[in-house]
Amino acid sequence: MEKRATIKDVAEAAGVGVATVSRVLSGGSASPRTRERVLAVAAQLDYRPSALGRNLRQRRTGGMGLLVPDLTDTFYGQLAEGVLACARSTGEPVVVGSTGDDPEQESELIGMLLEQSVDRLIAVPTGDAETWAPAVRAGMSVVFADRLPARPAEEEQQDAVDDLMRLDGLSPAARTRPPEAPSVLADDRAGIRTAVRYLRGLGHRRIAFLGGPGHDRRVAAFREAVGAPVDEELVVFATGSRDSAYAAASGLFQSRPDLTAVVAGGNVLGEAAVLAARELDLRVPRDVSLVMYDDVPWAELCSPPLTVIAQPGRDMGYRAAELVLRPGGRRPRTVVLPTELIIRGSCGPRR
Amino acid sequence: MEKRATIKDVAEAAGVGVATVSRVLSGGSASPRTRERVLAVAAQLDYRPSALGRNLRQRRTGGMGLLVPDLTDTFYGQLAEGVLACARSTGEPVVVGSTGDDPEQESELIGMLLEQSVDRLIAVPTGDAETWAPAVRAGMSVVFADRLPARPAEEEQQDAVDDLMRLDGLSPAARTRPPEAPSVLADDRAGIRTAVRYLRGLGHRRIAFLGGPGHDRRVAAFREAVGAPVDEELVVFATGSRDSAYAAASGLFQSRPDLTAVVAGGNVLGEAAVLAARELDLRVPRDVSLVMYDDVPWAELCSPPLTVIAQPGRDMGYRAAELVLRPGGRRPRTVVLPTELIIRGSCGPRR
DNA sequence: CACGTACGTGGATACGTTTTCAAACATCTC
DNA sequence: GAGATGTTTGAAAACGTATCCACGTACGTG
Repeated sequence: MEKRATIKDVAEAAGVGVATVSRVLSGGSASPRTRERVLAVAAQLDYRPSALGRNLRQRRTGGMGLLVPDLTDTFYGQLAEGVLACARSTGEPVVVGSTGDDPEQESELIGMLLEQSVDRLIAVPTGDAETWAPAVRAGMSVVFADRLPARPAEEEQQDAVDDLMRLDGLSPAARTRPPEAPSVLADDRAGIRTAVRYLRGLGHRRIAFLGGPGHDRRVAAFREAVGAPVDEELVVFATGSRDSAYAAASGLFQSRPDLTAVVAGGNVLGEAAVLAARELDLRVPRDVSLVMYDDVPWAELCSPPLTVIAQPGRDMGYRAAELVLRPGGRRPRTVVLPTELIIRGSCGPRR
Repeated sequence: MEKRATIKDVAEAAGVGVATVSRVLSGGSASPRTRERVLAVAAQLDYRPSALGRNLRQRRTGGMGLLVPDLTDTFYGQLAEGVLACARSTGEPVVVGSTGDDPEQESELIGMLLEQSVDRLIAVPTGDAETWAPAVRAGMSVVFADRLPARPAEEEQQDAVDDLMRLDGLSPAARTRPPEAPSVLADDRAGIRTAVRYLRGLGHRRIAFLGGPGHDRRVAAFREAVGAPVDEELVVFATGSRDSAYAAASGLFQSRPDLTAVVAGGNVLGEAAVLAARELDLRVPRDVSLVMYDDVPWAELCSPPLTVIAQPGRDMGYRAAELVLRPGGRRPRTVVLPTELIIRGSCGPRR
């Protein structure tokens, strides 16, 4: 267990100053002669610059943070793989945290990242804008993936007020919005719409939506696609846990035996729906049709194989990592990736 | 975007020296009077000690590294969740890398962690002892999870030589072994044995094993449980990828239509087996019985639901993290966690 | 040849913290 | 009251790096 060589050792061995070594190694200018010598000595001493010194000097930690709700959820696993792949290509470390879809844990993890001076973060947010205030205040550059943070309640109210004023022909007072962060999202709206149309095409009229945390945009798309009036009993929510998802699915099937199709807002919801349906002796797709958000390897294993709305989890992670590494254009860019309805066997005509 | 307060700011504001502030905040001794003052000022300034300074001073990064083959594999997702849960409770960062079951990538990631001065690592190893030499040489304290690194080829040879000497009544020369690292493993041997016995009890005689990278111990257990002579055509291997797993499974079924049962060494192998069987019109369990290593949520979704050998992925991660955080006893501890055969519907009597 | 410009180089400094060390002070004992 | 003992305190020195700045040298131009 020998201790590592420092830049000073290299400088002495090469007969140059530390500044020169630093420059050579970080691509600065230097005469070919000295550059060669430094490189040779560095290689011979097996010198690797210490991230500690560099980080302190630049007052920032390299690499990035990654916050996801749950690595057990295959979709977030894919997302994480994408991020890690991009980070690996640049040799940068990524600090991962799992929030469990709990704003409080998310907040603590943000604090931890701040303490580490990690100033680039890609996150699947759970808390609202207020939770994220400390991060933006510290100048973190964050990219949201898969979802956007919910807007705080008072802002929703203010929006309502604005709407009223507009109705009266007044122009609402300008307010400072929190700076929008760049984000990488799937085209939830199109995905959900396609799925709902598909189900309607099969004759379904009473279609339910099974949502989880962060599925607001999907729910909104569902409402829009179904069209008013929406049967509110048919849209139910679960928290992040598998138990809660099962309870929600089971409750839905029991309270509304008349529904003929359900779209699950995520893969753990889909899993729960399959389980609950089986438990209640509902056959898929004979008794109930099912389409699930997220394509995951096991969707094909179910019988019947699940019809899904696929979103490119890995790509989303990769793009998000790219975005956070290269600040890109002037104003925050938000990337929307396409979804695809993959028709397998879990949907049938209305019985 | 104000800049953060430093320990110096706190010291000045509280009218004490920086050393005192440092002591108070890290639990050192101080008079109640000054302690209170410092704490108050720190809170008021919203001071958070920077990990950068501390890390450099102590020449080590807090927290730990985590290296897994693939976060898309649900089992490793569970493992990672366990590690993250433990780390979260202590507020420490964890740097995650995905090796893709490729020793070269693993090696690079180890290098990256070394550069970051991360000196605690929990890993599902892919490379052999040689790959891990740099880590131990640098004094990293590493805990292996799920598997142990393969021993380098020359050592296997040396072992063979030793065996011969023993046969001749000679005692082999003492050699220096690399220091064994602590590890957290599942009781593969018992799990596999139980599964094989279960299958034999159902009348199966031609049982195949579908293995992946790092499944050496499981294969060995399989050989032992099946008993000599082992039909070598019935044990096949895939690399880490899903494609390779599918190819292996499909090839196995086609080359040996006479097999009646398969034990898959991991969940992606199990997935591949189900897929391949379906593609070849083999019914489970009528035509072929299947037991899969790893219990994953979707095992229950298959039809029939998969009989599995469950290993506590999350616990393994948590224990590994504990082990790496508290160096525990004198000599390296290796923890073996129990497995459980969960009988569902994918095994039937021999046709 | 004198001058200006460009470039290569190394010394010094700062980044924010922990830890050592000795000084200052309070308390106790005889 | 003097000495011994213990406690609290702050100045200073690291930790390894990147960057500023000033110095020297070489070169091109007039």
